[in-house]
Amino acid sequence: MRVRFAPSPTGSLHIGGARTALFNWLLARGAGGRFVLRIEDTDLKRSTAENVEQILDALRWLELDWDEGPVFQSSLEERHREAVKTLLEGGRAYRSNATAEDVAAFKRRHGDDRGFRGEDEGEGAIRLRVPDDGDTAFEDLVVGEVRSPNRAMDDLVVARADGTPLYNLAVAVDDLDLEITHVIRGNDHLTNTAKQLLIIEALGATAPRYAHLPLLHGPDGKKLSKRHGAASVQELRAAGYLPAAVRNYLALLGWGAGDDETILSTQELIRRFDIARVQRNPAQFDEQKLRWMNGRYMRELSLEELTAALADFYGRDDLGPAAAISAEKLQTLAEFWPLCGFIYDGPVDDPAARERWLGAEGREVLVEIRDALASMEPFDEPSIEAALGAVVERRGLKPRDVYQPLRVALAGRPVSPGIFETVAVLGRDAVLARIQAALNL
RNA sequence: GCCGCUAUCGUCUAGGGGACUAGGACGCCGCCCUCUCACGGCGGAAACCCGGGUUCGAAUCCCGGUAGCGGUACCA
Repeated sequence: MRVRFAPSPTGSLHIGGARTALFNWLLARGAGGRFVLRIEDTDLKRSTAENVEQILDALRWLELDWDEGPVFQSSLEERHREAVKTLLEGGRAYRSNATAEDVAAFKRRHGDDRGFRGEDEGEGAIRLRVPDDGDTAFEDLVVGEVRSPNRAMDDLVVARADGTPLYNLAVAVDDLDLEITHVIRGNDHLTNTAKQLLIIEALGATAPRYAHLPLLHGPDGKKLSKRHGAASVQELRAAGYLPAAVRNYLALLGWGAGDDETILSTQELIRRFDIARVQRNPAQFDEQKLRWMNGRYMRELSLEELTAALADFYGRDDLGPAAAISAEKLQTLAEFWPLCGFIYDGPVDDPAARERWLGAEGREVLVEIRDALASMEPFDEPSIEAALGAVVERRGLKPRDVYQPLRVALAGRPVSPGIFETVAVLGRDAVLARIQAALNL
């Protein structure tokens, strides 16, 4: 088995594209086949080195390794020219100067459901001769039988007047050349398949199997785009998601394992993925569920792994202590700093929190806490908890009325990791200094 | 317009003629846990697009309608 993923080199790897890549990869890995990368760049303008590198980088981040490529369509141009020659010589294609207007006029004469049929003019663009009778049909691995009448299809242009190939010809020839056995792509290519089948048939070759994945939509049912938040793999990465969680979530978008399992490791995904079970209707990308799933994966990370992920995300390697006390509160890597940044940067500025917790009573409590923590030994979590608990009891207050003023003094805001852990991580000097600073406000 | 694809809770889905008072997950609501926020636990509301057929029996099969999406380039 040889499958190929063929992204357009537009610079960003769209989430829908990432899912297509994932399904190709799962299929290849599950069957011990080859995963080939081909860059669709018939329109040479877009395939800049930077754009291609960004796509490859997104794939690397997702840990979808490829066995061959990237192969550039343009590098196969000689083969495309040969194919055009074969078509012309075999009488399966002809040269025509017919314009879009000519095509429209033809339809006015023969009816809207009649495809354009031209004459050989010996010059102009190269058009494939589409048969008038019969259907072009194929058994799609996802959709099932797809059948379309030949008479409704225009004689399609396969190469420009200057001989350069067009997409449908390039794809058909490349898939043949690379000996691709399974083409898995988005449903937006479904109607291209009949054209490619016609080209392959005219070339006398055998077509690969096809599987068309349902498209991905945003929360409003419209095509997924920037305005829905993250729309590309790069944005997912920047939003602090874990590759394994993204793979798990994407795999379940349009495919179900068939039972009630939701959290599936990549090994499980490979083992159980079945292209025939892929959903036929389009799915909406729901970032809330991804966040939940990412949280599950975050909590399964060891402290070492989490610290490494944070180091990679924030570019600093001193985050371990804060990671240790905040791990179960994080859904994404990006949530770490808003929650724990105060440990490194000092208390944040939150007037409402000061107003609420650092009034006269709060300050009295802080003084008592300061005195209790000042001389306590050792300065560790159990003794901190005991010391603070004693303050609660002595003053006859609810725990929160003691802990929240302290929290606001240390973090500046009413939300932080557990208070005992936070005090321990900050250390005595920093805690006493922050309490004093809060009292001096 | 024409050609094609699709249709189960708000969302992702299970369902392959009787096991369906339609199951799970996210989200939402309530309760519990609790130093905040989370995590976790328990409970709840929430769906078969509409109309015909086939059948003893339809979410499931067929047809029609409607809706959504895609394609309809000398773009990819």
